[in-house]
Amino acid sequence: MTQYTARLTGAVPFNLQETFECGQCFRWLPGDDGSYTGVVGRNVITLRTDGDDLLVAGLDQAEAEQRLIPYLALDEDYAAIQEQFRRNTQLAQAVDYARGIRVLRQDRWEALCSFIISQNNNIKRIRGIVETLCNTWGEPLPGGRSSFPGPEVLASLTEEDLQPLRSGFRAKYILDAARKTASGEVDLDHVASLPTEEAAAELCRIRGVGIKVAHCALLYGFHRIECLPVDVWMKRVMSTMYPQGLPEELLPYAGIAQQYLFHYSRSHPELFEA
DNA sequence: CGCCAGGTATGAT
DNA sequence: ATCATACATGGC
Repeated sequence: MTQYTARLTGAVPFNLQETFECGQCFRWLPGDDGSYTGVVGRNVITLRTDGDDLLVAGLDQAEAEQRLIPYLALDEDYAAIQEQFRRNTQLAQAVDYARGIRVLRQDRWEALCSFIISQNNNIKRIRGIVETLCNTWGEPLPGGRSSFPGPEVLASLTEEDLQPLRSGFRAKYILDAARKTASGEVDLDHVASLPTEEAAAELCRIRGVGIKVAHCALLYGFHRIECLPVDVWMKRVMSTMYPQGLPEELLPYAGIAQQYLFHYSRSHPELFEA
């Protein structure tokens, strides 16, 4: 029986399933009662909806507010963002399909590393590889979960060491990212201070990080909500819905628009045929 | 079995 | 600059 120890009030709009299963994160698992359990830093956290509130297990009230309000983007004005999005007919459909999506503020390194693994891969297998990565090199946490291993831990490994991960050609990319990040050759704090375009260029110095992975890392790990990752699904969306590109007034929130569109297109593949 | 997956690096036009 | 292809592995 889960003991909920904190409550976040007024989490609207917010939906756990839509937020955790829309493809932005890979480590939140559904319970049998509508709850979700995941790892934030060194904490195993369970969340459950109670009306307009979120019940939190794994943190006390002060920690929950301090850590989860930013993590869950509860400080972002989604009412205003959605109101803007609804003025666009195409986007309105996607928003109405999953009104409870929020783009999370994840850990920078975790987002970068996870989306390196994501390239030319399917989400089911990404989840498996990330979980194995954590269980093998992260620190054990309650409930059989593990922390996401820091770059300094992975930096000392070899491709051979990573073989059990079954990450294929991405292994060398993971190691290059770990080494450059751990050494400060690519300094994520510095990246965070750069203008978006320069930040992306800096991340692209890592082997296996191209513009799409860089934009994912920036959007999900640095909360640069103007970043628009374009993968195979978004290519279909853009060509069928926005052949002229996203309307200019949406560009400041392109990353969030992308999240609704990405989720909608994956759920309605027939609408976006080649 | 064959095609595809939240792409990128590399080498050829 | 733009375009094709290889890349590891496994889901479906």
